[in-house]
Amino acid sequence: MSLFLSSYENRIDAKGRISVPASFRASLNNEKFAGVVLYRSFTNKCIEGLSMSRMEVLAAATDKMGVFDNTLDDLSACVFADARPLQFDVTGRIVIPDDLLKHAGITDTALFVGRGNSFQIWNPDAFREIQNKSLENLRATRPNLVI
Amino acid sequence: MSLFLSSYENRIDAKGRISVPASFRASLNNEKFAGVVLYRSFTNKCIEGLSMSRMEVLAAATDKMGVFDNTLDDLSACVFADARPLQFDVTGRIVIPDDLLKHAGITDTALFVGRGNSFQIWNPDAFREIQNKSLENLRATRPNLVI
DNA sequence: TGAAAAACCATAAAATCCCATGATTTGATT
DNA sequence: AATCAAATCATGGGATTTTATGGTTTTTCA
Repeated sequence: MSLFLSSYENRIDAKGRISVPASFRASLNNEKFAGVVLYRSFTNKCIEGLSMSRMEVLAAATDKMGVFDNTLDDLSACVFADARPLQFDVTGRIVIPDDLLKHAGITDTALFVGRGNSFQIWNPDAFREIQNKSLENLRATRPNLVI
Repeated sequence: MSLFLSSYENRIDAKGRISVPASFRASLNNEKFAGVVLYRSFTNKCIEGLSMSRMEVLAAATDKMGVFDNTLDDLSACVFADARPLQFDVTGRIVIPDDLLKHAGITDTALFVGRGNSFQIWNPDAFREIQNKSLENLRATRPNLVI
């Protein structure tokens, strides 16, 4: 699997459709499911996105926890129950459900933000604001990134 | 087998019929049994749902517990004995038995909730309530969710 | 024979498919 | 390096299909 990198700002048309950036689609082009899985981030005012195969890995992991495990409930309720599988149309567009858009405060324009193995979808202005804060944090803390 | 993802709110008609969400049916469309298996959840006020083949997997898993295990009796009594195989009609509807509906507090509207390899059927309001609680739990405990 | 269940038919709204277009990028050729 | 042709991409709109849901008729079976 290739990485989701860079950011792309695209528009939502009258039917609610939006193009997934071509480079993101390229990262997914040997997936069984030709599309993405989206769900509301529970930490940020944004939408989380990943591939179906990654979702399947998560499902397999929950199986190992035991079918009747209690801690499973919270995760299932917030991830599987919330996750929307969205198939690309011929031109690589998806329709993001209204509740997801609302959660992220997105109206007519959305920013696809690469995160390596996953990506996020933001209201462009909201992301720039967060990004500035992150920059300040990094400057202040000077984290030690060990590779 | 594909995953059960997202949530769908459907109505129960005068004859007790309700549409199983198309995307759930799609997850089942290469199953031998064209339908679902339902039983009363013993952890929540809801109905548990899965495919027939997954039920077989569950049966196989109980075999590993040993034939004379006590918990096996309990499981048999509450899962296998309670399980109802329900076949789809032509348009993908099922009739959920009354005792299951009663157990979940469902009257005219039901929420199909994806859980990855299985799903649940809830009273919509009841689910939203526990989903909010789950969200709070996740935020508080910050589980190590590596997706 | 009468009630319940199953099969059949109909429909409006929503989702999806299909085709078109202008802008931009890429690539080739000189 | 410059120019032109071809491909790619984001975006737009009409046509078609799917889906959830309702009602009617037929079958089953007690």
